[in-house]
Amino acid sequence: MNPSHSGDDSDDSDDRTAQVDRTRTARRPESRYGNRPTMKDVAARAGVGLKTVSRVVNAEPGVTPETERRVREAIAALGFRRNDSARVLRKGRTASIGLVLEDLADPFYGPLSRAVEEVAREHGALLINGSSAEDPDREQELALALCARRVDGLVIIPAGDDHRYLEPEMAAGVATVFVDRPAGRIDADAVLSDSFGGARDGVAHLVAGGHRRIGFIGDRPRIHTAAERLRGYRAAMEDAGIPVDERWVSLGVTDPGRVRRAAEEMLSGPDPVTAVFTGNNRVTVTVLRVLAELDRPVALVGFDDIELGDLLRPGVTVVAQDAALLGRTAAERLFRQLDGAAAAPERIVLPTRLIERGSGELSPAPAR
Amino acid sequence: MNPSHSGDDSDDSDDRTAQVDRTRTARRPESRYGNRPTMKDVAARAGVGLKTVSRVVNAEPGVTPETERRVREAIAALGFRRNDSARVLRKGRTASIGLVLEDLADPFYGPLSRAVEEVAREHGALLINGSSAEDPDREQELALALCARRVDGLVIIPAGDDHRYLEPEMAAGVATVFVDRPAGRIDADAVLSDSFGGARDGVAHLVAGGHRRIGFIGDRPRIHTAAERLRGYRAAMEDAGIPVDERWVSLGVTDPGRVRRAAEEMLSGPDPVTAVFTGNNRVTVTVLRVLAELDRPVALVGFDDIELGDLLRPGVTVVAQDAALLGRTAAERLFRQLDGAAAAPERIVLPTRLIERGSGELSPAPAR
DNA sequence: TAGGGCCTGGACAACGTTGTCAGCCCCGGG
DNA sequence: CCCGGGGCTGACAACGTTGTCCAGGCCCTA
Repeated sequence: MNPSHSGDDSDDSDDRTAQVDRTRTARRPESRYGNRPTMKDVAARAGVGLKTVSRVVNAEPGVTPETERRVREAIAALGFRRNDSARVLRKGRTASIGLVLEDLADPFYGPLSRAVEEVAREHGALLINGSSAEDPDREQELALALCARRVDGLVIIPAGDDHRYLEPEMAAGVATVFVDRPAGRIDADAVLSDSFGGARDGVAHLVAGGHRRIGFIGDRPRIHTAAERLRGYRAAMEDAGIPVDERWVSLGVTDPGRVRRAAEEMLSGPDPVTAVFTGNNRVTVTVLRVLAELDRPVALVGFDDIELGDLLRPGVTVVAQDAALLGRTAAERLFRQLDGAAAAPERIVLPTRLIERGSGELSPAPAR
Repeated sequence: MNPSHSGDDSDDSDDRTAQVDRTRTARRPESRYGNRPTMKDVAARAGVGLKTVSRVVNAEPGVTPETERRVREAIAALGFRRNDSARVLRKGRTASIGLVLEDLADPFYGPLSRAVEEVAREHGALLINGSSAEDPDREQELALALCARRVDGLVIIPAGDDHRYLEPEMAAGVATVFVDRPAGRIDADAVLSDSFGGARDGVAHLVAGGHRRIGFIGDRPRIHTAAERLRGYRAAMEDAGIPVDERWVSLGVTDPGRVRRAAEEMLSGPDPVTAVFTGNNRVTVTVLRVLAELDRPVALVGFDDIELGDLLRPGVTVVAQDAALLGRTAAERLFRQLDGAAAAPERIVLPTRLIERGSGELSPAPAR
């Protein structure tokens, strides 16, 4: 009667195991799931076989309405809920995918994660999320932990540049798609934004506005997107026939304090830059703060859109990438892999969009 | 030799199971995990017992260095990775917690989720994330799916107001903490921001600035925080002896279009409001856009901080809540429950902070 | 040299579910 | 009356791991 039988289950209706010496058997480790009822319990209570309960729970055909009613009644009375851990073990698919990203708190990754989740949901899967904090070791630790959980697939925004550690996993059938940055030293699907083209367009836009001394502040070039954006900057400058003064270029700074110093540096001195191209949303925000304190207008184009960018005066001109589309594309590709439609690894590049709002259209200060 | 043996495992070194008639046995469902090696495979290859492999993998004592070396070698050669699904089934703890929130793409929830993840990580747990999209059914579906996965605990930002569906789960030992909004119709831990006090302070701030006609735009009062903030608004008005004209109050609008219309409405007519209090970050952003198009200054205080709020002119005065602290507090409470230090359900209320940046300090337009 | 303890390793039974297969019952047809 | 067949059911063996317990082998002491 008592749903939460605590000690030995020397209950009735258990005549099969009665002959087994239960005292020698393994004791329950700690408290388990608080002794949740199992299908066996439900079966006993409903007076049916274990498998019949399974059939009801999984809506398999071949159960009399009357039997089904009894089973459902027992399920409700006991508060039974199927243990998906056991189900997973038996079936081999976990119906969950992992997402390793850099920092969920970054406004760029929120929408991306949400998009991945939405696609997962469409496929009946749950999403396990982990932040690498831009630390390659942590990325690996996370990704492998997810593999140990036997997620069906992984969406990874890489922090490191060597992903050979994933080779055994991928060979074993873990679908894998990289987003935002490509995989390092392995061949894998990747969904990227056109960092190079976007940055080139953004810088070209500044050039077209009459600027020649243009600064670039970006992340460590070890990060693929950062390197590509830098390359785009250089390409645009070269296209315009402007030799780059290396004092205009600041790389690898990422925390607000150092970005601020870098910006202030290239904005002071005898020949300050008249425009700045910023390599990602965090840098853009910091530079905006620096520019706000300045008494002269300095043009700015940033990579990544930023919220409220349209409300600032001037509005912030950006090279926008669609984080949600990035996530959605990657997740869809992942599930295509899982559905067996596995083509050769591919690199999908999504276009960026230049949004003119004012800050990128400021003219350079009159010469001298 | 070949790590990925594909067909039947009629390999060598499998003399124990050789006597079993494998033809009658269940066929492998589909492809499983792409036939990953198991501890048994490792044991066979290393020439040791199954349990010895387990001991090595779990760093249990009682294995000779030499034996351990052989086992590790076999693990590396086979590309073995422990199947945590099976482990979970056996051990009863999944070392994962679930987080049900409204929308990961909302800048308020990103940091919250990250904070929860960080605490989970400190406790060696992974985080499974789900967005309810503010739909009670979806919240329930998600929460129960997580329970079926046997997450050790749940952090829930409720969308619905009846959580009795969780009672069996909680009784069965699923640790549960509600965040941002309290649970409905059950007794459970909750970590909240002081919505009432924050809103009252914010509105009082406007009153102190000389405003009397103050608008309030908030979410559906069915949502606890929205109701509390409305209550704070009314309390502040009453404290100031200002009777509230119901045309100043707009509830339940949440999409930008309708917020815009509501704002425009209370800002037009013969006796427009001179100040607006907005009930959450999304409303604030929309109202900011409306105010930007206006030719006269209107004071604004918003609940929730918004990024770049300091860079707008005027800066946006807000009642800020600490999303990360909210998440961290909730997660810590969750793990305290899991550690058995389960006190009676408690409601923890975190203070809010009024940040003056200009928009809330604008004077009302000179009368008439 | 015998006895007792420690160390190492392995057999075995769980954990809770699902796939397979073999019964049982009942019906209809020969 | 018997047999075949079709619904329903339930027994049973996996899935891959860990807890328990026992069997040796070794070393140390008496």
